[in-house]
Amino acid sequence: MLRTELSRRASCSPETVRHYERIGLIEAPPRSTAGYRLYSTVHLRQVCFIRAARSLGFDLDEIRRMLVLARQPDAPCRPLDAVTKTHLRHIDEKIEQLRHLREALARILASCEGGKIATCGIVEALHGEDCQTKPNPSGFNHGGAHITR
Amino acid sequence: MLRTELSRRASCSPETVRHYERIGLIEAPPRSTAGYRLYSTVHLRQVCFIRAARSLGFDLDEIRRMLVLARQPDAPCRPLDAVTKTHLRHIDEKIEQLRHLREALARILASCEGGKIATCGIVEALHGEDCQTKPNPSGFNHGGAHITR
DNA sequence: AATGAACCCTGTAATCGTTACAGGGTCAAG
DNA sequence: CTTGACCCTGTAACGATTACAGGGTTCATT
Repeated sequence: MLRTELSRRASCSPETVRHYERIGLIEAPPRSTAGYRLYSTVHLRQVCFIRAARSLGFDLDEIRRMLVLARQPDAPCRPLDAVTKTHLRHIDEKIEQLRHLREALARILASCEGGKIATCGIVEALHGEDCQTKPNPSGFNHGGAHITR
Repeated sequence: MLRTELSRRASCSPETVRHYERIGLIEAPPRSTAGYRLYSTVHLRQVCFIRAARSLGFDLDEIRRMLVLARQPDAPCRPLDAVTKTHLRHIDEKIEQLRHLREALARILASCEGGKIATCGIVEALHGEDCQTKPNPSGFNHGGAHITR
């Protein structure tokens, strides 16, 4: 099959398929006399694998490693399991971060009372306390130009 | 103050400050005779605002709009409130997505029983069902090259 | 036979936010 | 005078994907 059909069956764009070949994630397929890429169902399975993993949030480098592992039917699948577990931990961390962030944002939002910008809690919150006019939080300027001309 | 001091007080890198100027997020400061950028505390406040908003996950385009709003003390802060609320919704959506993703991944992980790759549920799950050998999910190939030579 | 439409090829640049590099100049202290 | 820390500029890298320009090929319909 040609590139567009492969991409359609794997639910991605033709450009993405070319990209995967360019970065060596899938092998370059044979070509027709006109130079067209001729894909087999083996390629299709690989691209489907990649897309499924991408949609689960794996990055292409993780996927590259997974493909190497998945290619050997007789190898133990513990290493693949390990990659997946690590990824799951990353996702848990990301969720945790977003929760904190959500909380902070909600707090800030609550401080707005619908008045003018000048008295808005959001604006104030976003200016923080640890920057401001305090000149030199931890000494620096080790030999350098003037500080404040 | 010079760029490094500004960046240190705003907790970012000097390059980031230059970047913000380049994309017009902060105004270009006056220069010393040697061509050095000379920042005031007004710039500092702006960069702090930006960094605080970034750490809450706003993108630079949202921040650009917020800066315009925040600059007018007498304007009502409802528009700013709206931007923030929209962002909060985005975060909630992202958390929800990640939860789904986490669930899917955990299910897949559970299907691995520690045997060989050939029988591993992870590999199988990642190959999905909606690609495979089915040739033409929704008719296409409107006047084009051969489908399968 | 000619035309149009849908595909194919290539190389390159865009996106987002940030960092890094190269190849210079400036300034103060040792 | 050297060292070191900073300054300047322009440009390219990251990751994943998309977009564009400027071609060529195949097939169906006029």
